[in-house]
Amino acid sequence: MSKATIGDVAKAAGVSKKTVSRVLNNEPGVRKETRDAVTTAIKKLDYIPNLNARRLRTNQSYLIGVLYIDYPTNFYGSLILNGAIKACDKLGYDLLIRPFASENPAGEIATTLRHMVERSNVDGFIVVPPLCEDQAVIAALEETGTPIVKIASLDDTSSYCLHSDEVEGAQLAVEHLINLGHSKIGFLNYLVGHAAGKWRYEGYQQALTKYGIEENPDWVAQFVYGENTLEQACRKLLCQENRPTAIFTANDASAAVVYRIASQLKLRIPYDLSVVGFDDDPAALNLWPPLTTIKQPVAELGYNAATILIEQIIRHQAKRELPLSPSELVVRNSTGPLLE
Amino acid sequence: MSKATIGDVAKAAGVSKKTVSRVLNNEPGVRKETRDAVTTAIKKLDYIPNLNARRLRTNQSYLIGVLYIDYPTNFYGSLILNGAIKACDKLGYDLLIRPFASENPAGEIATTLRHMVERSNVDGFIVVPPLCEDQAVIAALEETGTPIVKIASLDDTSSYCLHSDEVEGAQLAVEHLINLGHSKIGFLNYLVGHAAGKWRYEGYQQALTKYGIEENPDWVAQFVYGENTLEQACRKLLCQENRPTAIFTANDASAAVVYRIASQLKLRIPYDLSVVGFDDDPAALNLWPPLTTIKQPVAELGYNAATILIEQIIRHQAKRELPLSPSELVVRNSTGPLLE
DNA sequence: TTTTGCCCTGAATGCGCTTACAATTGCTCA
DNA sequence: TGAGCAATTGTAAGCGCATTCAGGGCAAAA
Repeated sequence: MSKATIGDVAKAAGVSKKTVSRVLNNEPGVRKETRDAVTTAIKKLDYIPNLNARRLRTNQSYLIGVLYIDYPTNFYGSLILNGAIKACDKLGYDLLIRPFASENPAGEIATTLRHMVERSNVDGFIVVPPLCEDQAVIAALEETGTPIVKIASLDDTSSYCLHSDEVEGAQLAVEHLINLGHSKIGFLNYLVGHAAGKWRYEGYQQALTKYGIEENPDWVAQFVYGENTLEQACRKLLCQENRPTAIFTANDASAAVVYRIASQLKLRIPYDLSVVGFDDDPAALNLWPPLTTIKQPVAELGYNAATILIEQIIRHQAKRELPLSPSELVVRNSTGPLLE
Repeated sequence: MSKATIGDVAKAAGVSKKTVSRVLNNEPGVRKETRDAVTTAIKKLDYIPNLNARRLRTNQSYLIGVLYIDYPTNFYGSLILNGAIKACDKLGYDLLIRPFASENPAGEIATTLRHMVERSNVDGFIVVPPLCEDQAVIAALEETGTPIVKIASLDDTSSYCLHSDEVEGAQLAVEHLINLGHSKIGFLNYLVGHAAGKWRYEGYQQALTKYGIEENPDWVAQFVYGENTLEQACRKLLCQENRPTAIFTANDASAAVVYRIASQLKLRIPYDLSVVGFDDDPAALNLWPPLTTIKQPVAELGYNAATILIEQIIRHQAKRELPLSPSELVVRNSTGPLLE
């Protein structure tokens, strides 16, 4: 029964409404005894502040929008969501999600965003890749004047950006292969245009450099357009005379294609070919043998994004360090020692 | 600039605030000319009603909660979401999502739900399977007195329930196999406990009956506990002397296991074994050969659920028929004619 | 004692909207 | 022509909160 109002609490505690309000909002200038009396009254009456009244008065919605492209199975986005929800719960906010179909024209997206700001009064946005690389969307967003936090974006000039250490993650993957004895290591990148693709390629290169292995352009394939080019890229890597003995793919979805092509070429994983993916995508759970991959703290990223958006950008509170777990190598059965 | 208030519009149109309000809310009793004048003024001033003021005044939040279990890759839930969002856009509502981890105790869920009702003032809930079969959750939900719509639930006694024609979908799948010449058709059900599992099994049986084929209990495997029992069930089907020549699985995830076991047993799909899945799960896109499966109008279900919840249950408007597309057979390459 | 200043508290106001209810208009019909 | 009624429009109040500003209390300084 959330029927009690702030006035009832005030009466029960023998103070004014304003004092109750001060206690509720953790404002200073209330004696401890007074504060305790108010707290007791709140508990006794089961009082819950009326969010809608507060919304009207403060002209805030206590709502955060999350924008993402709704790929058939966007586990990345849903992890971000889970983390962001946890943060919102803690800070008294709610989440308004807004998935866009990948073929949505930027103009339509802009209209929707304006709508979210003007009608739902969203206080801020979290933008998930690859949407955060879309200049038109970001421009539309900035035009609304609403604070935003981008996740894993290359362009961190105009707004707050968060990302995990993708370079390190990729290094981890490649070093794992090197430690198994591989030196002919291929790279299959399907994320060109994403910040992630760039960073993961960097990690690949840095790992090679670290161990004094020279990058062989024949073993690197990066493609963008259409599904079948991914397959072609994969064939290019595997059908050459001097083929790599191990392949690092920029995401688990590409690893699935590697599995398929390898099987067609009668290459057994991991005996003839080791494969490391990236993302720890649950969709890869169907793969056999189970895929060795890199797992990132995506939910934490969502948590941090929401926290920073609310605490620092909306409420202008002091910055504080938010922890972020390192990327992690998940060794399963798709990688094995180099056999001679 | 959503700075204009209802008073500004009233002044511009030369009427009272109340009349503007009437126009906004589509209330009767306004002459057409007056209505037009108001509409014009609204357009001219770029007026957008302040949702928070309306919320306070009407004691509604215009927020719908969507509850679902957050499996690693819950494409079903996200399709529901997409449909529901579309409906909400149309009706002026917003969606508050609430994914639960599958291991969440019902008590915690109940607390969260109460919180959603008391703090966020959610006007209604959409409950996605398998959460809608959880008695404790439904009880907690009903205790809050908030309207709910369940999707694909067996228990439609206490609240509104929606579902697609799962029985027909399953029939479609099995008939497809029969038409290809198969009569030794296995059924692998991993959804026991879900309404879906029950219905899909019914469809399997009805299709067999329709073509005068007797059900062979050795070819039916239904399991619930733990991952490996699924594998065992699958082995049971495929390792027997007189094994089925085709298998219908109650979802695409199980089909992936069939693929794996078949490959281990050197059974080639579709030559030695035809496989039909159910759901058109995008995670199955990795499977090779591409999986023949049943596609259901899940997004429509979400759309209808939100529409019914808002129009009929919350606003008590008159019922109207909402269209729902039939289930659809998607033929790909995992099914082929019976070879002798 | 009075004064100064600070900390704490309270009364009054209004955010923008909807809702009862009151008032007006326009029309019909005797 | 004016009563009578329905259709249309207006008025005033207040939803529950935060905010402004004025006031009361108390300690240290004069």
